[in-house]
Amino acid sequence: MTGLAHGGERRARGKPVMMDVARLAGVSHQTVSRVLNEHPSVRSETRERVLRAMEELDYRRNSAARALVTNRSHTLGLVTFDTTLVGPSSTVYAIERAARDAGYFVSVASARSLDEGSVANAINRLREQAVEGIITVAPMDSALAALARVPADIPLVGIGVGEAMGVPMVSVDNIAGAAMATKHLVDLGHATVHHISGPPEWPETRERVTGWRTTLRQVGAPEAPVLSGDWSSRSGYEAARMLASDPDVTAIFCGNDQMALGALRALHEAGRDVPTEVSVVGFDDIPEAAYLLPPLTTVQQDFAALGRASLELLVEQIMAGVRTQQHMRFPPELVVRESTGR
Amino acid sequence: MTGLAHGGERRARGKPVMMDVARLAGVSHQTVSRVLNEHPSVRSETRERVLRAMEELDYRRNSAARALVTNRSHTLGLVTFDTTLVGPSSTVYAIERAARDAGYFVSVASARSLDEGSVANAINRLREQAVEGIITVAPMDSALAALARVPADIPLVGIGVGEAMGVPMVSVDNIAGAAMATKHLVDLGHATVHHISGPPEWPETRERVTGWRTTLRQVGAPEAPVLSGDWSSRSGYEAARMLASDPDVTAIFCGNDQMALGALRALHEAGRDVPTEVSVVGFDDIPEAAYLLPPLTTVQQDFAALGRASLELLVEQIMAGVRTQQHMRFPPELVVRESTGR
DNA sequence: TCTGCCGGTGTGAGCGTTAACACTGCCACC
DNA sequence: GGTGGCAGTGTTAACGCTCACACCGGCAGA
Repeated sequence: MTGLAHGGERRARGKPVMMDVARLAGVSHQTVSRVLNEHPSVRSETRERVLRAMEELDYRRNSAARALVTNRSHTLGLVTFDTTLVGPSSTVYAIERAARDAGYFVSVASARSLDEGSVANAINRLREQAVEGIITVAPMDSALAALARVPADIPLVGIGVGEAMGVPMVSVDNIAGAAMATKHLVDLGHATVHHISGPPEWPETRERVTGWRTTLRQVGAPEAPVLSGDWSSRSGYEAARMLASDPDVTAIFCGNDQMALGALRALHEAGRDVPTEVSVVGFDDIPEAAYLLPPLTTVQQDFAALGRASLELLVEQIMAGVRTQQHMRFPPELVVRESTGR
Repeated sequence: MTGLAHGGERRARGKPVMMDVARLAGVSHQTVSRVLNEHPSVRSETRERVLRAMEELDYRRNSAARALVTNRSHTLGLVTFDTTLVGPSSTVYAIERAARDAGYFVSVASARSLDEGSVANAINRLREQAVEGIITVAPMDSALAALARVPADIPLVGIGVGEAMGVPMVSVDNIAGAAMATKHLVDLGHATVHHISGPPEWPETRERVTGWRTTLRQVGAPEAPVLSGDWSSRSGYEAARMLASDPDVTAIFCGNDQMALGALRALHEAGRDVPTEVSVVGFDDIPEAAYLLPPLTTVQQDFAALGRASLELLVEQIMAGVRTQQHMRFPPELVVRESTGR
């Protein structure tokens, strides 16, 4: 009696297994497996019968058993930091879609904070799940550091993580983007361009600073110190407020659109008109940029393309079984609207 | 010879298994399992030895084998639609963090389009992965329809999906929120309030319309037809452009902040000052809202709380083994800034 | 006619883990 | 001084699947 009750306990809600389907279709479990895996040598009549049986029982294969025996989880890991930001969230979205098309599931793990331990922890959680590869959408230095410690046998791609030792990477060409923005302002006749950057511990921030600074040097314009924010509108607002009182400030290049938005507000409060008195350029081209007051000139980056490319790079590595050394940089594009003028 | 080479083939990169750890620590694999699962009856000295061995081999448990035998995947599924929107993306973020704290992994599947099939497909992919429960962050009707078809033995929570037949749900109280916004405008002395809504196939849209309409009726104000957008700034801009030319329009309640942002621009272009001539209220309180020109009065909802609550509800169901009938509604809060006045 | 091969199918083993149960000392209790 | 129990450990059998191989009949080529 106990034996009976107990024997039935294990298999929870009597979920059908391959053997049940096989029995119903009058074949062996192996034939069911072949149908499931689209093996060619199954008579089409048999296949039909099996498919009908699967349908009838609402059978679905046990992915754990499959993973156990094939040693493949068909799952990719995504490390994110703050998906509230527009860039990362669009990128994640694109990755998920591409992964599904490539036949992979996507598991996400977010890093709690900026430090390396937190990123390493996220990576570990993913590894525990036996993901076949990892993409980090966490473009700060700590992520790169954590990535560098991951054993070489697990495929990896970092997005916007900066050039480094053996970690394949995908990003937009921030230097070129910042140069375009700066050049645009200089060409408009501004004596120099001020810069409100993102947090310095983001490689993208430093690259944009480099692009900005290099351009300024090329044209022999004076270089004001960089003010750095945290990507938020608030920080852009605060930084711009300091700049607004200085009549020499006539052009501001912001590290992203949110900060530019904050800057726009600060300038407005200070009574300095954009673009007649001060020009502002952002970075990213968020969907709202075209509807700000005034519409924001900005550097557009294609987050979806970034996501797709990173996935492609990852899948390539999984197939090849070797870690690529590849770096991919996408060219951004300047979108001129009405926040810049002379 | 062949036998030998072949025997080694299967286990890919010689990843250590429990038995390897056991051997190194001089115990049985079962003891290793006990250490891993924090079983109390292991001598601490033994535990130490095992832990050292695990460390030395960089052992990590095979989650597929574990899932196979325990019949638990420790994974939750997330169905998303467009994580580019601020609400969903913040919610997803909060869910992931809460899930991790509760000891679950998170797997995401996005619905490609608005139709039910697409959502059903995402749910199916998740079920194939044997997730223990599913949360949908896809607040449109099609999601509810797809959710309603999911067998009752799999725990479920829909976010913002509207009241319905046996699907546990979490959302903000949209009716109350819209009522607050409308009341605020009426109290300011506006004869009536116009509404630019989201897409009608989103329950939240209809609830907000209801809250707006009910309030108008309560005070006996005339009801203008609803203009509906698609949540984007562009759509808000276009809708508001139609309204801007009508001098009777003095107050606009927008279905979200992005559309309000677009409306602000349209009004500016039409030469109608906000707030002296026209008042505008948004919904969501995105981080940028406080930095718009003028700072936007809006209805704040706590997306993170929504995410946490949905997870809690889901875990509860998993533990209990029954689907709850619970609905949770969170009260929103009106944040008055400078886009409203008399 | 026999051999060989190939399409179509079944059989058995094994993936790495946990659960159940068995076993060994040792201590407490009557 | 037996009996019981319990902490600490080992042994064995699943879990549901895929892989390798065996098998069977038929058809082509010798």
